[in-house]
Amino acid sequence: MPRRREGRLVDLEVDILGAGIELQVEDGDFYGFALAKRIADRSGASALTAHGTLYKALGRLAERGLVESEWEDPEIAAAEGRPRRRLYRVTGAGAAACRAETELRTAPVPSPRSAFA
Amino acid sequence: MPRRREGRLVDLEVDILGAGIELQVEDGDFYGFALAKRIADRSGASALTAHGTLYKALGRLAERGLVESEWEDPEIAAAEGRPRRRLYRVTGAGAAACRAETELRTAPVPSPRSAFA
DNA sequence: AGCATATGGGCAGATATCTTCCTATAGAAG
DNA sequence: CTTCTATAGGAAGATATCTGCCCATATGCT
Repeated sequence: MPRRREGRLVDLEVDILGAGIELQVEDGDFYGFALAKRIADRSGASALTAHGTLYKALGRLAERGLVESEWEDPEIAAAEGRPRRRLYRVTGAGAAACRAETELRTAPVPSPRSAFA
Repeated sequence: MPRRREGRLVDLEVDILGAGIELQVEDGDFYGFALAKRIADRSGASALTAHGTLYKALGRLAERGLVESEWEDPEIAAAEGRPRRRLYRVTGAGAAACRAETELRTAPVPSPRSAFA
């Protein structure tokens, strides 16, 4: 992919913010693995078999302040007998960016050319 | 495999106790993953690709009291940024059983038939 | 219009442990 | 000596996160 256009989001990032918001209204926060499942469900197909892509995208969003994260208390993971999770929350800026991106896509400024189509 | 002969050890169990003893003189204890690597190194070949087998064998040895285990402090695993380990130690009984098994194998009682071979 | 390149995305694998399902066989029983 | 079966072992996958490598391409620039 090319240089990112300032302030825009790629498909996966939109999916993450969307699914993330869904999950966090249910549980208060969300984590990568659950997110992957949710996104896979939404997209119907079995997208995201490679989770590396997802975690990299989450990292990008974190750097931009669109999500924030903290490690789960290790004792909780231990008590539940599973690996530790990194808990994410979509920030206000993240929710806004998601809305903005969706608008830009659903109501795109038609290119001048289309007038002659 | 058949019913286990009372008090005997299968190959994998001998390997575990042997490699386990090696590792625990170095570090005081050992864990499944390190054990798998050590055993693979010893056997030259890439045995034990499926780790399930190893963990089951460790469970058997634990039930028989030949190894003892405890979970690593979750904070340590968290601090080192990796999954939590279950730490094992070969018990005195384990070391003895390993020696006994080895003897039974290296100096087998010859079957009566061999006198006529 | 066309080229260069930054960047996202997929694949693969490391780190750890455990479960479930299936298969093959060694030892017990007849 | 043959038949039965308990049990070990392998394959696969769930649970979580992260890193490195490589490739395709949309953008930005000329």
